[in-house]
Amino acid sequence: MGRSPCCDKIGIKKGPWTPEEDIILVSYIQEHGPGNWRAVPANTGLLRCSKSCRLRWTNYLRPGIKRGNFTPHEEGMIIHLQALLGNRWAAIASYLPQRTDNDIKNYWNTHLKKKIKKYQTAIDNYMISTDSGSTHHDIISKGYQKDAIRNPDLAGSHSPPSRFHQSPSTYASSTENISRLLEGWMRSSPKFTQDKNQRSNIIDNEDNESLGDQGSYAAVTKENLDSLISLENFSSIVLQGPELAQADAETKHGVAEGQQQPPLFFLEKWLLDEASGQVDGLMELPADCCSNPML
DNA sequence: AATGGCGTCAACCGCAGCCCA
DNA sequence: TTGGGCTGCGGTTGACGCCAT
Repeated sequence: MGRSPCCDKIGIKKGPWTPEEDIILVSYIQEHGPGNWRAVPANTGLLRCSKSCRLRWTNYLRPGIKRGNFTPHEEGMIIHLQALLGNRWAAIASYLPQRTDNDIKNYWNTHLKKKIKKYQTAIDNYMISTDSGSTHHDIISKGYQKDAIRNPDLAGSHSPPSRFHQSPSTYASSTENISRLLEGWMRSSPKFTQDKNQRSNIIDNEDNESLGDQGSYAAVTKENLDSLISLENFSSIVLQGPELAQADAETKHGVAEGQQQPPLFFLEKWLLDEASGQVDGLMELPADCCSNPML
């Protein structure tokens, strides 16, 4: 539609907010509630545009915002969700209610992107240095078996590491939320518009308030979702991109016979171990791989 | 002590979509 | 149906602080 910027007016202040401005804005919102941002500058006398007021509130002043370091669990969630949803920071932020989309976006751009790049470099080195012929399933399975020694929760299962299980209730609810978010994403892909029969296995999303005005996401089956959310598909998404990962999900078992995949459990462990200062979980990596400063 | 490079993050910009007259 | 107003979102910028030289 092409509108002129809202902040072009003469006399509109830009740049960092002062504490005085913050107080004025917070006081006004405490009295009138957030919303109707157009009226905020007019009613408060703030020399800011409505957009600037809204951003200041949503990204900084809003109650319940958690600031400071991201926990390993938050990092894992962001990586996982970014792989699933792409750069839809608002959607990702809906799973981390204490973090703003701006925060997550900044953290991704300044920390996680580099981490993943370094991780992939390490994996490349690893793949070059080994001709074991192990499939990615083999490697991940070995990783789980090894994990099981240290974490009995994993024993006897071929399931994602404990981080994905440590808060079952929250993760389960996230799974359902993701299903709704994913539908909009997948609907754009012809592959996912074909099977109308799966509508019978639809997740009811009528009572979901958390999406705000993300739009109404029609359903995706739990089966598809479980497939998409599995760690194996996570690896496909991270390393191949969402399109291939979707293809993986559709073929149920993801990786084709003989197609060698990097060991994703390394990433899992690395994310967890780095924060706690433990690196012993990477002992299976060859020396040249472990010589990477990030590993 | 000065300064240049780099990383971080708050804030801005511009586009897209929704709502309503 | 159309177009203007408003809000949400993602990409980008720029100020600031830290660190190495």
